[in-house]
Parts: sequence; C-alpha cells; structure tokens
Amino acid sequence: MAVRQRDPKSTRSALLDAAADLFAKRGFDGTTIDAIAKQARVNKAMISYHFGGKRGLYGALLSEILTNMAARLEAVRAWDAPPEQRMVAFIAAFREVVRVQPVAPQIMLREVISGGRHVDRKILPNFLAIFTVLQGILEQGTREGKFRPVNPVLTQIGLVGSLMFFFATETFRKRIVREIGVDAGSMDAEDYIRHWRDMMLGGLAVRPVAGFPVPVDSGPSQGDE
Amino acid sequence: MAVRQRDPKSTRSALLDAAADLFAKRGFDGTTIDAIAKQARVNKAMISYHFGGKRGLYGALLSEILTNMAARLEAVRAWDAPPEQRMVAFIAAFREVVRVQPVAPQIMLREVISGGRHVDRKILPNFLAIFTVLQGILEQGTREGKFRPVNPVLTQIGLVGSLMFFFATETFRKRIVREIGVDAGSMDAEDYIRHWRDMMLGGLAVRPVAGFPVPVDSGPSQGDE
DNA sequence: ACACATCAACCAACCGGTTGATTCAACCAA
DNA sequence: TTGGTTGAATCAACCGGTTGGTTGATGTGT
Repeated sequence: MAVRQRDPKSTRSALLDAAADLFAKRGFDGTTIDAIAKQARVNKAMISYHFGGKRGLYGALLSEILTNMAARLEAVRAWDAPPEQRMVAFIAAFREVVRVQPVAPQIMLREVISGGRHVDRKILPNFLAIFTVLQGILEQGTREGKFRPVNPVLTQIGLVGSLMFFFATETFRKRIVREIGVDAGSMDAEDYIRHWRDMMLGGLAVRPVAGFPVPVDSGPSQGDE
Repeated sequence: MAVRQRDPKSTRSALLDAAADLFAKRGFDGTTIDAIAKQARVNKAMISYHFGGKRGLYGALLSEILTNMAARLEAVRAWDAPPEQRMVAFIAAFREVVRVQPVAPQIMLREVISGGRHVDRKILPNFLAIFTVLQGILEQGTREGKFRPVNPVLTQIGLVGSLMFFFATETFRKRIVREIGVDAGSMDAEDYIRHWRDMMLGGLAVRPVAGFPVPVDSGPSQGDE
C-alpha cells in the first residue's frame, strides 16, 4: 500500500471539493460519505476527524459559499455610480460568484427549497447582507428618479431566483436539447446575464412605455380545482 | 387492531398526498417509504403493491404535476388576445397551477437541479409544451410591435425560474423574517405575481426608456479567483 | 517521546423491498 | 338466498444491503 501522505490542509481541501461537487449534483441526502471520501481519495474517517461528520462538512461548505457570495456583492454596495450601472454590476457580481464557485446555485437552491434546514443561524445574516445591497440600489434609483418604486424583497426574489435557476439547471437544459431537440438558440451564460440586465432595467424603468401598464383581463376561462 | 379498511382508490390517493408533501419538503432521497406510509396511515407494502416501489410512486407524482401544469398553460395557447394580456394570463395560469398543487414548485425545482434524474423520457415533452406557449406569445408580441425581440429560451428560464423560486422558498423566507427580522413588506403571492407581471411587460417593452439601454461600465474592481 | 493525521475494519441503525398469512368484497352455482 | 370460491388488498415481520460514525492500530513530523 502507498506510503501515507500527511497533509491536513490538502485533505480538507480535497474533501471540500469533492463534497461541493457531489452535494451540488445529488443533494445532502443523496450523497454518501463513502462517495465523498472516494472522490477525494481520502479515508472516510477524515470527514469525522476534520469536520465533525457529514453535517459539519456540509455546513463548512455552505458557510464558504455564502460568505464568498456576500463578500463579492459587498463590493457593489460601496461603488458610487448611477443606479442602473450598480444594478448591472450587481448582476455581473452574481455571475462572478458562479464563475468562481459553479456549485453555489445548486447547493443554495436546494437549501432554500428545504427551508434552510442545514443553514446555521450564524450564517443567516449573509442573506440579509445580500438583500440590503440590492435594496440600496433600488432606493437610490427611486430617489434619483431612474427607477419606479418597487418592493425590494419581491424584486430580490425574482432576480436571484431567475439567476440561480439559470445556473442550477444547466445539466437539465442540455438534456432537454439533446432528447427533444429544442432549437434553443444561445444558452450562453453571458447572453443570459445580458438578457436579464435588459429585462431588469426595462422592468424598473420609470416612464410608461407603449402598451404598459396593461389593463388586466381575466384571461382565458379555466376550470377551478 | 382496527378492522381492515379496503379501498384501493383511497389508499393510492393517501399515498400520493403524503408523498407530495414529504418529497416537496425533503426531496426524494431525504424521504423514506416508512415516513410516507405512516403519514398516509397505510402499510408500507402498499407502496410496492400499488406503485411498484418508491421510484414508481415518485414518478406517478411527477407525471401528475407536469401534465396538470402543461394542461393549464395550454388554455393560454389557444386564447386569442393581445400579447401583453396573454403574457399576463400565462403568469396567472402558472399561479393557478401552484394554487391547485402547492408542492409543484419545490418538487419540480429539485428535479431540474438534479438534471431530471427521475424524469421519465415520456414526460419530457411537457416541458416543451410549456416552452412553446411562451414562445408563441413572444413571437406574437414581436410581430405586432408590442414586444422587443428576445431569446424565448432565456426569457422562459428567467420567468419560470423567478416564479418557481418564489413559491418554493416560502418556508425559508418566513424563517428569515422570523430570525433576522427583515422588514419584508408584503410577500403575498398575488403581490408577487403583479410585481413580475409589471417587470416582464416593462422588460419586453419596445421603445427605449430614460436611462435604457445603459452604457456598460466595468463595475467596481474585484479580485479574480 | 509525543501529538497529530491517517488507515482498515467494524458496528448499530436504517433502508427499500419482500414474504407468507390474513381479510374481504365480488362472483357464482345450487 | 346461501354457502363456497377466488383474487385483490392489506398486514406484521423479516431480510440483505447500505449508511454514518467509531475504534484501535499505525505512521509521521516536530
């Protein structure tokens, strides 16, 4: 058997990388510690030794993702620029988060769908930090007459939801294209970011445009369930 | 012990209801068949007997959700109206899907995050059906000069993502409000639908508005990883 | 010499599914 | 109408495999 390599930093890093990949693909419950250890090429006892077990490893990963995300968006908070540009920068910063940590959307999405059952109370403020960056941009936009007034929470949910959804569903989209043959056009991340930048700025624009707002019809008749 | 109740329709219905609730909350791997059977008040052997096992039960549930969703949006396809109103109706129809089946967003989101590993090839066309409804609305809008040209796939991803994200994260949002005390304002579903209706129509509007399109700045300087 | 990191093997609990027995509703011939 | 049969539905108990975590031994760097 190979000589033992003794390098705790490298062991921890390998475990976090393997955990990131597998938790993103299969979720917390769908991932075994045997699978993580095997992919990390490390003895599975190291998970208990270094992280306190499966939940500890997952918590460490989650914390890393959230603090990295909050830190990156923090740069946008401090930036003194017109609100449209800050909005664009917010979206771009989000993109950078994903470039640096491609597993973040999948892991974060699973977590919030489950009600945050693995989210330690200590890292909840990161969510608030992210929210207040966007809130500040929206307030500045309204104050400067560039954005119409909107509910910042609903705007945040919609924006973050659409961004995370895009990145988290890449594998599934590729399957749809392959098995059904949709003419998808570009599904490039940069195109998506550009698209949603335009949608957001258009959606926040102050003056009414042609056909907006639209008088609401009741829509096609539908049976109740 | 109580007399045996013999009612296969009721048994299947109870199992599907319990499965819907638990799969939405905990995901496929995080839900045990013991938990499903207990909540349905049914012997767990019934899962194998009626559905062929855990995966069969989950597949039946997924199929029910997707065909219901596709059918409801189908009504919008057939509706002859201006594109703005059809877009509004599309969003409203989506809302109705969730009203009728509150577990749909969580289950669908988990599934597409995992690359659709439990999605049978047979029900994939439902995704295409949903996509082509929106594609038709966008094409009509462009043709009639009401919408600017956009990539329908990217628009679909963004819209569906933001809608599903909202509904799927209700539990988590409530936790955030409770534990951090965000002044969230309204997080009512109807307010959200109205909000995203306005965002979508504004984002699709044809004529440039003040401040749009915005010249792109490089944003605040950020370290590369 | 010692503390830390690592290992192979082990363990109790859990899991999805199966099994043989039992119950029961529908059916049928007398 | 009645008694017997039959197949479907249901049950409690069981099973082999898997799981997260532990353990005592071993190797290694300071």
